[in-house]
Amino acid sequence: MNSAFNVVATLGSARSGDLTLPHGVVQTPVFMPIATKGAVKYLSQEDLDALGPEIILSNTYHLYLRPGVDVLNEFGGLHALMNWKKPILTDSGGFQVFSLAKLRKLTDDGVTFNSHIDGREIHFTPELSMDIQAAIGSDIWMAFDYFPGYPATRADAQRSIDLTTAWAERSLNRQKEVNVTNSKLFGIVQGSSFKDLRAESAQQLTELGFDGYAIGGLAVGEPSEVMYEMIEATEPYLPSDRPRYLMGVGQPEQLLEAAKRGIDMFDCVLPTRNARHGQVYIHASDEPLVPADLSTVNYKKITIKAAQYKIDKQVLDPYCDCLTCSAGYARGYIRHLFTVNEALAQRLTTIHNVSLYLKTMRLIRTHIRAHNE
RNA sequence: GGGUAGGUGGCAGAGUGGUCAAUUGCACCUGGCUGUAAACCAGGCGACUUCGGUCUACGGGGGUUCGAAUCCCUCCCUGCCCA
Repeated sequence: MNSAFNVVATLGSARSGDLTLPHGVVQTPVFMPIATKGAVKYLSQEDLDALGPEIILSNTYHLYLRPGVDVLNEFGGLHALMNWKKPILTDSGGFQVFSLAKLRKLTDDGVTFNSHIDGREIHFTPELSMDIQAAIGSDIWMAFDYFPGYPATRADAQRSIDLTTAWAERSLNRQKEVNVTNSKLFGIVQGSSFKDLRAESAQQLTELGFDGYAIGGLAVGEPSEVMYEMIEATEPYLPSDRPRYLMGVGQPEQLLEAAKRGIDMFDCVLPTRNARHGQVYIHASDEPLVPADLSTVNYKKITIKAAQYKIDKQVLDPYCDCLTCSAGYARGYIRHLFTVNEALAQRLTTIHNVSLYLKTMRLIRTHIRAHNE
């Protein structure tokens, strides 16, 4: 019997595996660029093809508002709508319970939002989230969870895992009814900064049985060390033959540190959002971006909008081979594009940042796999 | 030549006796963004400073007043109208 996820190599606690999904096999550890509303902001499908992400992430809540289930059904899902052939993971909308907190009412049944688009009232439940993800036709669905925000009291954290477990079970039940595309469903561990609650949450979800397990509610303001501790507190309770996904993380070194603690999947807005805001991740030197011993990520972050780059003729990142850098775009030119508010600025930096993130993960993966051969 | 409106920080443009080193916007500078309500947000933006202040500033010069960007005189400059 073939498992969807096969670990093919390990290096310490780090693993590399093959995750088989309806739209292809994804090698882990993997970084998923974010296409919340069905597009990686500023990138065309051609740009994405050149960058070569193995899987992208989209958002159930946002796609539900627009284009809506009718349009998704009409097209036969998000893959067809986007003209994207490879796997897609969809977040359940659970995080919007947090990020749109001012517009919501929370009950055991679910969450009532006022749409951030037009203000109309929307009642979001685990069942609705599954139904929408079915219409989207994503490869990986996320259970509808509840993240209480940070910091959270122990009572808040306890409520978050209680609610999350209850909603996870409802997500699972509904998914079984509406999943006709062999999509996978991941549960989401909560528990804030409480190790025992993290462990408890992981055990409850594992008992329910998911295709993969996400760790949510981290990288939300707590120190990195706390985040690593929470990963370490959770990881032993997750089945080793299922992928682990650290949601929303993070800075390059956080990806590395988490991968070294057994995390297989990541997503984060930082490379794309920072690119749009003029912050660029570049190689710190001509040393390898990630050395074979996985000791560090050799990068630095620069503010390309800064005056110091006004007449800088250097390529954005001299040690990078992405579309932007190999084409030879100078720092001074990209700064100029930001100054005059030309969209090309955001496109060039987004291509570069996503490229560096993907390269970071590819190197981590390669090093883990090389170690076992 | 006559009349009239006006000259404020890089620009535009408020203020019209004290709470004005001077609202606001743009530009400029420096940061921050971690399951994307984000081409966004925050801070700075006369000089010096022991961070308490000190000095120089609202076209130039002079005056009134305890006190002037604000009132008066004069000069310079600009827009508009009439000749």
